Formats: sequence, C-alpha cells, structure tokens
Amino acid sequence: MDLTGPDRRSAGVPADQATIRRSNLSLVLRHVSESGPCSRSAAAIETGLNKTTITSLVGELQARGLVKEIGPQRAGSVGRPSLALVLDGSRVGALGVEVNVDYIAAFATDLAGRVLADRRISFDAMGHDPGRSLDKLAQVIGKTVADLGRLGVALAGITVAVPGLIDTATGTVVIAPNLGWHQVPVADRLRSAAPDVPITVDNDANLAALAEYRSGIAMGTPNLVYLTGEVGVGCGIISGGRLLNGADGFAGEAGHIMVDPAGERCGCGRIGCWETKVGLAALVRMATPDHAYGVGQVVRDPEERLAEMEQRRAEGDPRVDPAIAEIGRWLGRGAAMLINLFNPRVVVLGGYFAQLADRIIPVAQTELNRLGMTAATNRCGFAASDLGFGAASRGGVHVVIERVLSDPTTIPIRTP
Amino acid sequence: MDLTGPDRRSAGVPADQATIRRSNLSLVLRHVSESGPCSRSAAAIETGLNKTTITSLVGELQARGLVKEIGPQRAGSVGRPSLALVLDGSRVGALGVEVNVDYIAAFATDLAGRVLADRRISFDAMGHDPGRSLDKLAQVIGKTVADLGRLGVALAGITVAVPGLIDTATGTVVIAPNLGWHQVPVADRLRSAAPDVPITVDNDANLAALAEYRSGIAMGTPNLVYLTGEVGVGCGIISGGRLLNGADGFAGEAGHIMVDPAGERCGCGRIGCWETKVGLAALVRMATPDHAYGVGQVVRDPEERLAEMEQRRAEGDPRVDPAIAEIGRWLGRGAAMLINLFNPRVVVLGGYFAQLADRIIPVAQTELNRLGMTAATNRCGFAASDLGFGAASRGGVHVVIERVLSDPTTIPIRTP
DNA sequence: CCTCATTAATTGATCGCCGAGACAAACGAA
DNA sequence: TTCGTTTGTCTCGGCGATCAATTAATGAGG
Repeated sequence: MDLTGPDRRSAGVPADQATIRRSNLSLVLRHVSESGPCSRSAAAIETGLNKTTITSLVGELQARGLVKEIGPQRAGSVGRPSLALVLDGSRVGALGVEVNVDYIAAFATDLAGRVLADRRISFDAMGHDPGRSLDKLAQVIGKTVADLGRLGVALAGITVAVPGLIDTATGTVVIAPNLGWHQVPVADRLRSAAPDVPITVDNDANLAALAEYRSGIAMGTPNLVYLTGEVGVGCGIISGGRLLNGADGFAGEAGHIMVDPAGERCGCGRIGCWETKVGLAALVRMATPDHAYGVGQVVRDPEERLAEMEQRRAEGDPRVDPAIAEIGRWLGRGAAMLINLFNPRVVVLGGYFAQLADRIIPVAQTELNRLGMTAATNRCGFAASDLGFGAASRGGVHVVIERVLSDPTTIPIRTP
Repeated sequence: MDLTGPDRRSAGVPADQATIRRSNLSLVLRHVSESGPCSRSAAAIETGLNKTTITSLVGELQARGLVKEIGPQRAGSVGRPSLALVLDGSRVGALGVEVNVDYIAAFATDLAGRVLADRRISFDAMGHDPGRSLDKLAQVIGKTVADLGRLGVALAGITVAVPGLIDTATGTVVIAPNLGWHQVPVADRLRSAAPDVPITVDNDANLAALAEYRSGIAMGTPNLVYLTGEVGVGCGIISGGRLLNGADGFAGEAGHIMVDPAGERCGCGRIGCWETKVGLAALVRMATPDHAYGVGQVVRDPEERLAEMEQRRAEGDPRVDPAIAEIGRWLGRGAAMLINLFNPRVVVLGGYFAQLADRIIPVAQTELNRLGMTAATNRCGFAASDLGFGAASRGGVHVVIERVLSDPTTIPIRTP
C-alpha cells in the first residue's frame, strides 16, 4: 500500500512482465516482513504463488540483500527441514530527519525496524535563514549517512519532515510559517549531502500519523486521527490506510476550525479557533498569573514552559489542574467533530497532549460522551502516543521502508 | 481507479500474465473512453503500449463488445487512413437504482453514458415493511432489465443507493433510519430479480458525490465535498479520487457536527447540530408562521413544503428571503470547517440547496470570506449540482461503469 | 496511369514471467 | 535399511509484450 504517491496500478502506465515481477517480489517481501520467519513452501501456500516461483523470487530478493536464510529449522517433525526466511536487516537502511522550530532530529533503522541511529540537536530555525538551516540539516544527514556507511548499510532513502505545506512532487516547502520558510527546494538542496539516495519531503504531522499507524500505539489501524499538542495544534489523518492530503496538501488543518463563535481572536486572524482552546499557549495562559508570558515566549521554549507548569503543580499551585481539565474538555469537543467527519477507530494524541495524557484523556472522553454518543464516537477512543518527539522522523523512516516493500527493485542487485 | 473496493494491486494477491492483460485492457479502454475516438497507432503512442500490443488488446475489447471501429477517417493527409476506435455503447449497460423515503428511482446508461432508462415512482417506504419495499424495488429492477434486454444490451451490474449505513462487502443495509430498515440483506434479496448480474449497495450521498465527480458539475475534480439539503443534511466526500468511508462507513456525518454551542436540541439528542441550522426543517421553521408545521410534516412532503415556500415568496411574504439568507450564512460557517479539514477544490450543493442555489451560494460565499480566508478556503468555491434528484442512481451507474473500465474481463466474450 | 513516400495495421520470432510436474535432498518412523 | 513425507530445484510449456519485417491503403508527383 503506497501511502504518499499515486497508485501505480491505476496510474495509466502500461503493465509488462517487469510489473508482475515487481508486484510479486513485493508480495513475498511483505509476507516475510509481516509474518516473521517462514519457509519457502509456507510462503508459497500463504501468498498463493507457486513454490517454484517463490524460489525464483526469493533468489532475487537475496541478491538484492533484502532477505536471508537462517539455518535449517530443527522442527522435529517428519520430512525435510525447512530453511526459514527472514528480512535481511543488515544491508538496507532508512533515514528520517525532522527540522522543527527548536531542534533537528535524525532517526534511522534497518528494514526490520532495528534502530541504527537516533540523534537530536537543538537548533533555532527562526534564528537562521533557510539556507543556513539547510546547511545544518545537510550536515546532520551527512554524519548519519557516514554512521550507516560504517555499519555497512546501504541507505535506501531519506525523508525530511517539515512543519509546513509541502509540494511532495518536487520536494519543495511551499510555506512553513514556524520556520520562516517560503518556497524552499529542500530536496534539491539536500541532494548533494547524499548523492544517489532518493529524498522525500512531507509534512511533520502527516509523517507522525504514519508512524503511529506503522509502529506506534495505533499500529495497523487504517483509520486514525493524529493530534499533536504544540504551541498550536497539528493534525494528520489516515483514512482507509492512506494519508489524506486534499487538493493542495492542506487537509487536516484542524487547529483552525471554529469551535467557539464567542471565543477569542486567533493568531490566524479568525475567531474561536480550536488552537486557542487547546494549544500549549492556551494552557500556559490559563494556568499562569496574568501576562507572565507572551505568546512569543511560549513559542520559543515550549518544553521549558511545560516543565515549569508541572513544577508549579508539584508545588501545589491550584491553577494547573483546572487548566489541564479545561484543555481536555475542549479537546473532547473538537474531537467529536473530527470523529463524526472521519470516523476513525482511534484518536492518537501526541506532543504535550501525550505528556499530560493521564489527566487529559479521561476528561476528553467524558466530554465526548456528554455531547451525545453517535455510531462513530462509541466505536472510537483516545490513545496517547508513546513515540515521543521522534514521531515525525520515525514516520519518515516508514515512508522509505514502505517504498522498498512495495518495490524491492529499487534496491540494486549486489555484485559480490 | 477503483472507488469503492480495495485496491487490487496492493491487495496481497499474486500477479500473473492475466493481471497484465487486465491492466492493459483497462488502460486502452479507459483511453478510448476518455480521449474520444482515436486510431490504434495514436492509442499506442498515447498509452505507451506497443502498436502490436494495441492491435491484440483492441481485438479482445471488440470481442467483448466494449469497443468498435467507425469507418476509415478521411483525414486528407498522406498515408493509410486510420480506423477510429470508439466505445461500443450498444452492447453493455449499467443500472443504478435508489430507494428513498418517498420514491424509488432507476437510471440506466450504456458505457458511453447515453441514457437507456430513467424511471421514478412515488413510494412510501415507511409505510411498508422492508420485505415489501424490496419486492417493489425488485419489480422496478425487473422492468428496467427487461427494457434493456429489448434494446439488446447486456447488463454489467446494478448499484443500489440507500440512505443509510451500508456494509458494502456483503451488500447489507446495517441501518437506514429514514426507511425504518435494520440489517436488511439487500443484495441477497435482489439477486433473483437479475440473476448473474453483480449487485452493489452503497450510501446515497456517497453515490451522489461520485456522480458529481464523474459526470456532474465537478467532473474530474478528485477532491470535493458534496452536501445535499434534505430534511437534514447529507454529505459525501471524495478525497484523492476516492470516496471516504472511515472505519465503519460513517465518515462524513456532517449533519451532526456542532456549529453552535448555544443552539437548539437536534433530533439526534445533541445540541447545535449543523442540521438544525441548514436542514429543510430549519428553513420551513424560520419562514413559516409559528408551529404551522411539525417536523413530521416536513419529513413527509419535503418537495411540497419547498414549493409552498417559493409560492409564498412570490406572493410577497417578507419572511422567506431572510430565512434563506440565514441558511446561507450557516452553510458558509459549516463549510468553512469542512474546507479546512478536507481541503476540497469545490463544495457541491445538491438537494434543496441546489434549487435555491442562486440565493444561497452568494451568502454562503460571503460568510466564508468574512470568517477569514485561509489557504484552503481561497482555493475552493461553491457550485450547485445540476443532476437533480437522480444524482444517487446516476452515481450507481458510474460505480458499474468504473468496474467495467478497470476490469474489462468482467464482460464475457460474445460468441457469434 | 504508374511509381514512390508515408502512415496504419498485422504477422512471425523472441524474451521474460508464472505454473505444472518430475526429481533430488533431507529428515522421521518402522 | 527402507519407506513415506516434506522441502526445494529443474525443465518445460503457456501466455503476454516487444521488435523487426510485411502487407495495406492513401496522396503527391512525373
């Protein structure tokens, strides 16, 4: 299942024998990936392919360094013992990097999901012009690629997560307000940092949603809504196993839906946006002596503000808990709309929502129920993300892995 | 592009030569369907297939009665004149039927979209038990199939539109409140009315959205939101060329999103649902002397109520126009949310919204702008549907045609 | 009128892929 | 040791797409 690009089968491209081969290589590789170790004949039965075809396909997958045999399985049963096939993690790796307001993160795994690299550095994107930021990003990528090279891993692709609107076809950031970026050709600029490695660029919330779908708390749930509490609110939607993009990539702008016609003015100029009710800025404002912080300060050091809030709560400040509860209530109200429109099986909460999940989720769930159960809401629940800050870069890794799984021929045949 | 079922290429099914053939037959048939008459060699260049492959594929499509040649084109240019290929409409037909609160409709076309049958009868579904209603439906289908038989057309499939929640895998209506249906196995029950013809069942608003996408005002726009004004509000969403279903088929329940926390109680038990602001019941209530009609009466004869409203306006009743304007304002407010969440290129208005479009759309557009332009809203506009009441059954026809276009081998080879 | 360049469509040979059945290999059971 | 069982490979045939060569149908020009 291709999550980001268009569907190749229906893309109006002629099919030939190579298409069959790709499709069946993908089928076998996916089966090995998802069903764990299995013999050739088991794979034949379970995929529906002929066993001689399996032999041929596995041979090619081995030549591409994607699958390997582990010694004969002493099964104790009658008959010739089988040679179990597993994903060959040692040869191919995937890299996801994320650039955000105050940090750059890189996360790499092999095909099987074993972590090969995980770095995070503080970086003030607003304090640098886009060119400088990209240089820094390229530097982080270069270091990580070098690490992977030392491990003998060939990099299959890089995905860059950016908090903004992306033209995924060209790998260009159309606009990223929080970074101060406008029309930045990220993929082109980073090409030299890792020649011959395909670079994809996508929205950070979308990639985080994908990470939840592929490896997080909602693994395998093809209908989910991901909400991340930052200074504002980010949102990514997976429906029918596909990321929702909309006509221009703006789909899921949940932070700016109007939830309170009598509410206050939002930074976007409109009234009563959800973000003004559940963003970290709202929490800080509600829980803090009047005007101790402007929005600017919250934006600059969100984690510091959050830690301070927890600190004050520990010291007995009576304003913190009610403020968190209020966040939970508004979260429930907004989620009610999303659930009725998208009918997800789960709403995954990330960012600061996840850090306060044990206090936010019960309130949000209660509010959701209070508003009246519908067919959609009573089949859907909240869940806290456990991926932490790496969600977007982890999602980037999955984009690369997905591409390899859906077209194994992108990995060249090694010539020993 | 398969709009309803899962994607065959990624469905975990082995690919073989028949898969190539199907895919390429589909490619050629689609090309002829979309690009109009063209020669074999033009088709070869435009599809990317080899000339000789085209010859073979066209031969098979002819044998299946899907494509035909029209005499040599006197082009006046040098060289051998080409034989233009066109869709052969005369052999294969598609049927969409709709059962609704007060009528049953049937609509049939050939592959090329020429109308072969179009009937609509009044029928009070609530006044009959589901079994009786299905008998009536079967009778309508039987008559239409007989008509098609007289025209020499082989029926490729039937799609049934029902206003309710459908389990599309089994063709069962899980629940249809307005019909009083619950767990009705529609497809199974209708099988005998047309043996050997595949029967699909789907939600009426979804099918109407599909009709707008395939043949209506929004033809070819793969990101659209369809809103139909009935007693309540129906909604169907097409995103990335696919119908949004959600985890249980409840996606797009736009009528019951909360737009006014201070609003009145909705029939669903909740407060401030959009439906209470823009449903036909709301219009009638606002424009009519207090309590002249209960909701029940509006439900029973919606068209009559609407006609009466227009009548009173013509007579100079000053309450009608402000009421319509108020509908427009709330339509704009709700649409703002949908546009920010789905990022469609157009919001298509059907049902009574379409009948009052010239007075509703300007107001809704103004309200949308007043709420503050966003990147999503200023790339999206309103449009009135021109399909009338037949939208759902027309959408059903497109489901069948789509299936034939994406797998021409479903039509048997005729043996003359 | 005849020839030639030009474009359209078909025929025959070849290649790649999957599938069926025969066959070799590696075990447990008797 | 022999037999039955299961695994994996080998060889061949069928099918679909492609390439090169051939046939068909026209307009232009002598």
